[in-house]
Amino acid sequence: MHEKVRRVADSQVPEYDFRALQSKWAPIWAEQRLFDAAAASERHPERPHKYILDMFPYPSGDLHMGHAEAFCYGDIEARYWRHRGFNVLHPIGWDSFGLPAEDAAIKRGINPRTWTYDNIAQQKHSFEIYAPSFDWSRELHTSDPEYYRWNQWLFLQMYNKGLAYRKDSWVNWDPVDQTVLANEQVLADGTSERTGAVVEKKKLTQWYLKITDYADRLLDDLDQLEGRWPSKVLQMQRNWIGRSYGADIDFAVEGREQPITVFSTRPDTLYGATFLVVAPESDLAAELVSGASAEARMAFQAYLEQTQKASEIERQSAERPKTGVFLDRWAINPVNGERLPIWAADYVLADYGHGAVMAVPAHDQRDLDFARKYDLPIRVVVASDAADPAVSGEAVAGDGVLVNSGPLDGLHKGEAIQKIIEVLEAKGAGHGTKTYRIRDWLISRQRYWGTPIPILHAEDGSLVPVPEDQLPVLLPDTEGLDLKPRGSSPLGAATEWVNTTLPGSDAPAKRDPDTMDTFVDSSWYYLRFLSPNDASQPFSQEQARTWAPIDVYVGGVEHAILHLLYSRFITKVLHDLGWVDFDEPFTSLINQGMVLLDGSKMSKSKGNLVEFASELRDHGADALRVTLAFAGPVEDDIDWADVSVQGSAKFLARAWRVARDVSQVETEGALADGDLTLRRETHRLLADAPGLIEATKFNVVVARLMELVNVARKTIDRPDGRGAADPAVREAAETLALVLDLYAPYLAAELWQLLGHDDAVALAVWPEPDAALLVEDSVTAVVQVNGKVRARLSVSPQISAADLEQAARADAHVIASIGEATVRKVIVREPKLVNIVVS
RNA sequence: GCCCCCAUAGCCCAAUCGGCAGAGGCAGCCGACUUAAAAUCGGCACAGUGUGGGUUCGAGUCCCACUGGGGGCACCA
Repeated sequence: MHEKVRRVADSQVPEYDFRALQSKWAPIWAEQRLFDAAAASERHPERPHKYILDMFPYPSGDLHMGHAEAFCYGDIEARYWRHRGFNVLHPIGWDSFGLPAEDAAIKRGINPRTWTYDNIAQQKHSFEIYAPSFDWSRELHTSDPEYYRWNQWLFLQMYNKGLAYRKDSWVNWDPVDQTVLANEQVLADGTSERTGAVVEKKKLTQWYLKITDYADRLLDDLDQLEGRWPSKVLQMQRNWIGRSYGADIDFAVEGREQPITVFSTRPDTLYGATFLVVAPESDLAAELVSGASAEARMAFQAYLEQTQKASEIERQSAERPKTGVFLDRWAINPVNGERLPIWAADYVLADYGHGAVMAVPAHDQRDLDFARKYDLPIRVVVASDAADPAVSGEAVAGDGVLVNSGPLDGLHKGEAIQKIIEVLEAKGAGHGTKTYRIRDWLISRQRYWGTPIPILHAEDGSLVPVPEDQLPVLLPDTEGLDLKPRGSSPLGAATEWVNTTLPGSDAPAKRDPDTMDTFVDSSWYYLRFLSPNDASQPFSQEQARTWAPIDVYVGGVEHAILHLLYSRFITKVLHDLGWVDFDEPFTSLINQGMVLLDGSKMSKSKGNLVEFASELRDHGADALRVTLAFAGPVEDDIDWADVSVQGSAKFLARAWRVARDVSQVETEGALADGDLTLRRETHRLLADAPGLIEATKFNVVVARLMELVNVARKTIDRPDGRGAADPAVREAAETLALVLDLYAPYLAAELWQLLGHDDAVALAVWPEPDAALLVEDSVTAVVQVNGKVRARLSVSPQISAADLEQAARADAHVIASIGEATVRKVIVREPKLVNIVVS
């Protein structure tokens, strides 16, 4: 009879239903605007501030699982810091300029703006369900004139400082997108990061930002990010900047006024130099050979053509046999006056160092390969036990004592380098210096959907910046424009737009037809979030002092040397311009791993796709977020085949039932009389979770939540207890709601309400754990004999070392283990361990 | 070639300062409920930490070498 009544009662209470919760809470949240940072700051100006940011999405289609993961982690941080009593800024916007929009527009004959903003609407809708705790009042679009006018402003500040400039150079050309690319956008195999096409080299005049001026600071300041950024990213940036120390050495050239300067990391081997090599496509090579014999000129011309036919990929292969031509010119070694032949060879790169090297074949493998092929002299100047390089074909690159080197004889590498630099400086023939792998950032693009470069070209060819009060230079309408890429900017064809006059005069001028790399847009967007509607300046410096720099930045490792390097650079520029008082934008960085399926990257063409939209529809935001957070360490890849969204949903349902059970009874008695085991569990979670979250061990906190639910369930079901009426169960349920808010905001809100709260759980304050509940009554002490566990004693956590040792030695098992042996040493680590060393 | 990271149950993963290898989950097995199944609930089992050395009273944790996997840079003078 009793059984029957209960079953009827149960069936009247709805089961956990994520769809019902989502449709109940989403509109409430939209109304409440709980996460408005300005409002929070006004309510509690005394509170400390945290700026939590996810890399803003590029709106190509809907959100995908990678977004789901990153935004899950970012939201855990944002929600966590709010609970910890911080005012949190957690904005969202759209990286809405870029080539995919243009390509889609060309394919479908629609405006790139239409395509982009349709996608934004779709992603926004997904976000509304996924429910990250964004401050939507700060939403921005980089493709809005009110945003990109400040790109143009930034460009002009840099132009005025000489940090934005034009030069004619060999550039990376993407034959598919028909535009130039930055070095950072070319992959190690010589293909385009975006299109996968083999990148070509073209000589073009383009706009650059002078990131090389900041190379030292960009490299050295990485040290302050140690431990806060993934070490992988730090290493990648260090490699990319690639600083080498060495010396510039001037070689006089016969029949030429100017010397040739070469850079060498081994100036100590200068006495071993037997020839010079210049890059064939360099201006220097062309100039040198123009003063040579007709024969040499013809040979060089043929070689140059042959070189240029070789693709960049072929050229970069170290395996390739060395080739080159003698230029019929001679240089003079500044320290011993020797005549050195000058060659051109394509193993020397035009755009690294000075595009010329001194060849020391005995001590550099590349030079040795070349010397052996063309029968050039090889002279050993560093003594070693190794075989003669001329015979073995193996260059001897290491440290050693210098020989055949005049004043350097007998010195080691380090001393010799110092000495030779002194010698060169005294002669005015060189100096110690450093050089970098990183090149200036090529920012002009021959495409439509980006920020116009605010420069006018006067008829005489001079460059005139657009006055700041005339910004923004608006993109012309696409009406009548053919956006198809053909190697020059489509803006150039917008006649009315291109043709203008110089400021304050009738003199005709043409607008620069190129647009900026979209990485310019994203290099400072985090600052625009501070005052997104400010029409008078790029961002509020006052707001920057309150919120910036970013405390936690979340995004994919694919930006390790693109966005993250550019953004660091621009931040330093803004620092130098007096706009911000910090010079690193991202205090800490979380790189989420990838979401894989069956061990490989998901892709539509491979048919191994987990769709964000369908996961969201089938399992809901909470279960999806719990699954992503629980899958493992944040930086590890998640294989969707290894996780269980159903498992997460099961956990959420168990959590819900605990709160439901509490809500159906009156809580009885004082909290202090509540079930002690459960209370300890609750307070341990409150005590441990902050450290775990701050160490980004989000998965461990989920495990702890599961444990709390399990213990709460057991407490309710225990036949000798008060069931759900036990105040410890209510306490556990409330704690559950609070901590679950980091992972499952819908369920957390529902639990909080079920437990009788009218306020928002998202703004609830993290309670202090009760210290008395964190200490155990007794702990298990392990007694080892020679490292092997022989006994376990239950002792007080406050036990003294002497008491513990005494108890250990009194134990029968321990006495038996020691037997006749002599006790050599006793290690006591009260209250948990005793190790008795016997012989 | 140079540099970096990782390796713990069948699987995903935990393990403050070096101190009992196991928190959590997936899959599995047994049981309860059910006419049955699903769901739910209860329970069970499973590794000695990639290999070999070293330091230490004691090593998953520190050091060295190796193997396997992942990543970065690379004709950068």
